[in-house]
Amino acid sequence: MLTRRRASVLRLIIDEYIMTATPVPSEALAHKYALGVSPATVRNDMATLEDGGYISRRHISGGGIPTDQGYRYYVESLMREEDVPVDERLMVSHLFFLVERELEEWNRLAAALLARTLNSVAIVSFPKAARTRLKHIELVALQELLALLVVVLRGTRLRRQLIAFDEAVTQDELNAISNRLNALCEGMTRPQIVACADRLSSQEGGIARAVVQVMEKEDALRYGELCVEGVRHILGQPEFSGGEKTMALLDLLEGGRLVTSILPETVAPDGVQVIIGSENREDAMRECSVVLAGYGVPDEVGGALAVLGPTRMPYDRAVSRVRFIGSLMSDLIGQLYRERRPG
Amino acid sequence: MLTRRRASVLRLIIDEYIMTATPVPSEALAHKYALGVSPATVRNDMATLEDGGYISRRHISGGGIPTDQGYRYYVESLMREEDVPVDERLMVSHLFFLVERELEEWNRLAAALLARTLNSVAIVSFPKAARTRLKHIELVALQELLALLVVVLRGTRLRRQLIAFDEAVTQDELNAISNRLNALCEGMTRPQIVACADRLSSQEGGIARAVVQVMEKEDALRYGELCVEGVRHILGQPEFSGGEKTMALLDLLEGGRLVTSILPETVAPDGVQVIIGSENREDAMRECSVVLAGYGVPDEVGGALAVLGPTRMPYDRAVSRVRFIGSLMSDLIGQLYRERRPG
DNA sequence: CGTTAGCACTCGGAGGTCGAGAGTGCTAAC
DNA sequence: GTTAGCACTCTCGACCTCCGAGTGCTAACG
Repeated sequence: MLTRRRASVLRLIIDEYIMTATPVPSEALAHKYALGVSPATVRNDMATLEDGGYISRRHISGGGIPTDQGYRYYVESLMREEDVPVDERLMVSHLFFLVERELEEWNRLAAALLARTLNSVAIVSFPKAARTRLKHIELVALQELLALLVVVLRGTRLRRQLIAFDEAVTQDELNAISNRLNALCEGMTRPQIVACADRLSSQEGGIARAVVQVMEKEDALRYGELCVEGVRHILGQPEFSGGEKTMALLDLLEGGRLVTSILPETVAPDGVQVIIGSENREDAMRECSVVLAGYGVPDEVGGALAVLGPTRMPYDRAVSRVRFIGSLMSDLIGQLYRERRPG
Repeated sequence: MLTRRRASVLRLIIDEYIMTATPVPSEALAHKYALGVSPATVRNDMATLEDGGYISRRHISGGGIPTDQGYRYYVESLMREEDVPVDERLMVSHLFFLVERELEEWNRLAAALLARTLNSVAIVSFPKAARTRLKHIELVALQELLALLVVVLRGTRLRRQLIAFDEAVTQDELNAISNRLNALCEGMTRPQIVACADRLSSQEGGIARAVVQVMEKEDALRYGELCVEGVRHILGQPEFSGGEKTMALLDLLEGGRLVTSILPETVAPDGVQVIIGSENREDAMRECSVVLAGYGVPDEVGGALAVLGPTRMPYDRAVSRVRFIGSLMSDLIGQLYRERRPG
């Protein structure tokens, strides 16, 4: 446990380092902020902090740099989560209101907002249902032997797939098939549809199997499709101005390995998690921190949103923004999911 | 017009520079390739090329570097488009075959393949119909006052939108509405539906207007959604290892300004275009080249695919790959669009 | 006239030195 | 526990020098 003043010193070092990205000297602290003590005292405190592993120095006569442990302590004990200013709240709510009808836009908006306000990379996953349930199917004739299968899953997820037939079918026939399947399978989970498929004609059974395939693919994913925004920002950060590390990071961000390497196994909705530097699984992320939260309706549907930046990240702002936008998304999704269950 | 040997020298300089990214000295050329003349002669030729504006030198005693004009001459007159090797053709065709049923995957695959084989950024637009025509609509009840409108446009494009009602509606009522609208409006363009909407009940008219809105948004776009892949590769290029230029470029790539700033107004299907360095509209692209082609069915549906790299780009490989994958995509799309018109 | 050999010249970049300045650790006093 | 003073360390930028690559020029040759 740190004394009150040492904690302040650590906090100031972190605040200062986050702003300037340069090692923080003792004198700047004693001078700039009214600590009421002399630089020498601050130096002593800094020596203690260094012994405790909260800060390090690049060279003997360089200022203090927070370590991952220092940031961790800051996030746990020192940081006061910044309130999202009213005008920002209003602005964001308004923007979401504008795209309320456009499901695709929610995530893009969330990602764009996070990326811009925090000058970082933002990753937002499309919502994904815990148990995929069929909502509706639709068959559209394209050619004599080719049709488009549109599958609407619970929670408004949409999938499409081409279906080839052995013999010509008309749109009327397709309508008949889809009506029958809809009547039979609405609200069913994958295993239920599989069981059901046995009792169908071969043609209908074929469609049902295609539907099951679509749902299978959906179930296999841990997260919905990801929306990544703001990659340009990390290049602006001095620690990533170029070189190996940056390449490795971009590899991660682009290669679709995000899910396996950055996002955790599961995300609890509404709790904001912070992963700092070396706490990350990937080597390439060792100088990055991730602030993430889940959103959605527990046990029903959910997704994750995350902000990725250098460890030198304004955690107070990041946490509050991620929390805010996460709860906004939860509300939006919640509206869709409380379907026909008044209350 | 260049003499035969000078053209060869230019070609060799470009080939060499593309490989090594370092200025090409006269001796390397005379020595490495069997030109049959002495370095001094090559030097004279290089002086002529420099006067003609085909190459430049970074400093007085540095080797030759191709200019944009040099690359242009190379692309027009010197380059032999590399044949895509048989095994690569097979591999690519096979990969497309694997995702034939998954419309979303076509573009992603195309972009991923281009990016990987050419070590560049690849941009592929989703196909977009020249004239948006309604294919089918679908209404799915979500809550008492909320429904999901699914719009299938000609060419298998899918859009969705939330619809709020003033009073409760059942799924049966929604089915009735969608059946009526489908019967009435299938295959119609936007103005036709607008005209049609007057003759409808207020409820049906509301849905029709929503459909029109969706189509409007679709018509407003010049290209379909873009799929960008391989951004990491440009960071690997020595000319973009970091700094201002790279930031500016990433800004362009991410900001959705691709369409306005990189892709041209229109793309003719099947013709491969090359835009070199300063020929680009954007300043940030002054050290980049773009190789692009259209794909699709003329006057029906189309999109574009492009490869973006440093001006020091293997044009011969890029042009052939873009052409190859473009024609593959055209074939795939063509199959969908020859709907119910045998022949 | 095109080509070649020889040679002096130029220029960039690596490596080294130097000095200034920042910021510390230590010590001794309060 | 806090403070002042001071010597010490280390980085960083400026400056320099030198090396060598690669050229341009000139003069000779077929």
